[in-house]
Amino acid sequence: MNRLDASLLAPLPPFQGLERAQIRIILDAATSRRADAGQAIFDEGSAATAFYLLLDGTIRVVKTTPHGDQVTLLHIPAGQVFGIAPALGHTVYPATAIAASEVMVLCWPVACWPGFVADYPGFASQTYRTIGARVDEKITRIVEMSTQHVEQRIARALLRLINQSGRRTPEGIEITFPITRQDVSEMTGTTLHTVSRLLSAWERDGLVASTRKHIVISDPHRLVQLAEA
Amino acid sequence: MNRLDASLLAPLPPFQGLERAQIRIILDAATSRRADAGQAIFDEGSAATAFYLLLDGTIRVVKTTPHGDQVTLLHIPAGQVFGIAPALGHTVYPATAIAASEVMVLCWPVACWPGFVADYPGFASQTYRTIGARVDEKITRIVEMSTQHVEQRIARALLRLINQSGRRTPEGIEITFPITRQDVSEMTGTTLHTVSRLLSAWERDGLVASTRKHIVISDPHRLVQLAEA
DNA sequence: CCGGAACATTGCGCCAGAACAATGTTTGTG
DNA sequence: CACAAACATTGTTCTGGCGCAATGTTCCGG
Repeated sequence: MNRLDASLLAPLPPFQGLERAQIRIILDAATSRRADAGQAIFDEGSAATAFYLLLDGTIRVVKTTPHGDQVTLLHIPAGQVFGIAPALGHTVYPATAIAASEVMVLCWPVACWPGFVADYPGFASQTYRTIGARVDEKITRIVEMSTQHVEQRIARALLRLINQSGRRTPEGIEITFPITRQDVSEMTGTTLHTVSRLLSAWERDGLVASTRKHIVISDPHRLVQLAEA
Repeated sequence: MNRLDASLLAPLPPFQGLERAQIRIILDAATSRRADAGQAIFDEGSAATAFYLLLDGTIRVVKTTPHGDQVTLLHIPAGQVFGIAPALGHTVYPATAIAASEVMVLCWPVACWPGFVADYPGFASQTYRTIGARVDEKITRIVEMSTQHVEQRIARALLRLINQSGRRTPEGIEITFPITRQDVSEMTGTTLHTVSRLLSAWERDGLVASTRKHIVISDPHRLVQLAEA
């Protein structure tokens, strides 16, 4: 295992304000792991034996129904913790974490959790803040699905993605990881057909530009208007 | 303010295993409050200055969209904490808590939170366990809305209600608080019309029996089958 | 450079469930 | 007890978006 640099962790909210030595200890307790796009980091229903930090790439959190339908619950951008089921009293992961792009993660055994919470002020509060943000997002999802039409839901899903993992380019704001129509449909509770039709229409209107597994929002402002209609 | 009995708190998960004296201190820090059905305990967007425990009755947590649509996020049965926004780093309540029936609540200023977490082992872990259960429920909601038809969603919503706040009667399992068709529609992202039609049909088939603001599940087993279809 | 797999587009028919609308029933209040 | 407000039922119409199906496009491995 290669030695990790302390500067990786120091700027991240859960570890801010910690001594160099403390970060060293945290890093030494961690295992690092690389994964290709499509690989699972952990699976729904398996014992929650570890918690994770995403160093690079994007994670997609997915749940599969008994009938085989997949639903995407959220996307996690680099720098955030994930798989923190133990923090909420879970003994198994409630969903599957899949690498949406090539990723690099750090991983600690759950046994480390109580110590982190006790020894590092801010670790617990920042982690629970992250959970709070994710709860908010789930609430938003529920409200949107209850009250809005697919067009608005898809628009909002894209806007959420570029807010979280968007990169400014001359052509607009691009989504920084590979994403298919199918993926978007699993995020919005629709079908890939409907997503494809809508993206085509938006492309004709100059709102977005997309190629295979790649979406750029050319006109975020008009997309916001659409989302609010 | 009337003196509260320590035996109210002692059996509840967050306060289990505490000394009589500790519970006394906790109770003395609390304010108690009664509210009639329909009254709000706290409002979405207002400063999160307190957290609550529901002693008796049922709380409905709802969110209202800018366009005026209401969505019910969850129901809270007696014995559970709620309004625990501070635990997730929120400074305002993300939703409104409304008394679904006549309720009795205890209420502590947020300033008490850090002390409770520090002084009473199990308080934090049990509270986060509750949050975990609610997150699970939200995840379930999202998955259901993405993959299932209204009939199944409404069936599941009713089953969830009787699991959480059901009372066995000779006629079946009844929902222990007043609930309208409109309420059910706000829980499932449909319209009261659709709910009314479905309940009528189920009543004809002997699955449920309902009167104004009151629903009894006569045949839970068949309702489960319906939910899984 | 070829062939297959993965991803994307587009047309068409259909139906679940929303929207609209009218009417009935229960309950609480003065 | 009468009246209004809240809650519920039921019929009819209409449409968003899903299911199905066929075809096109891009990518990768051999």
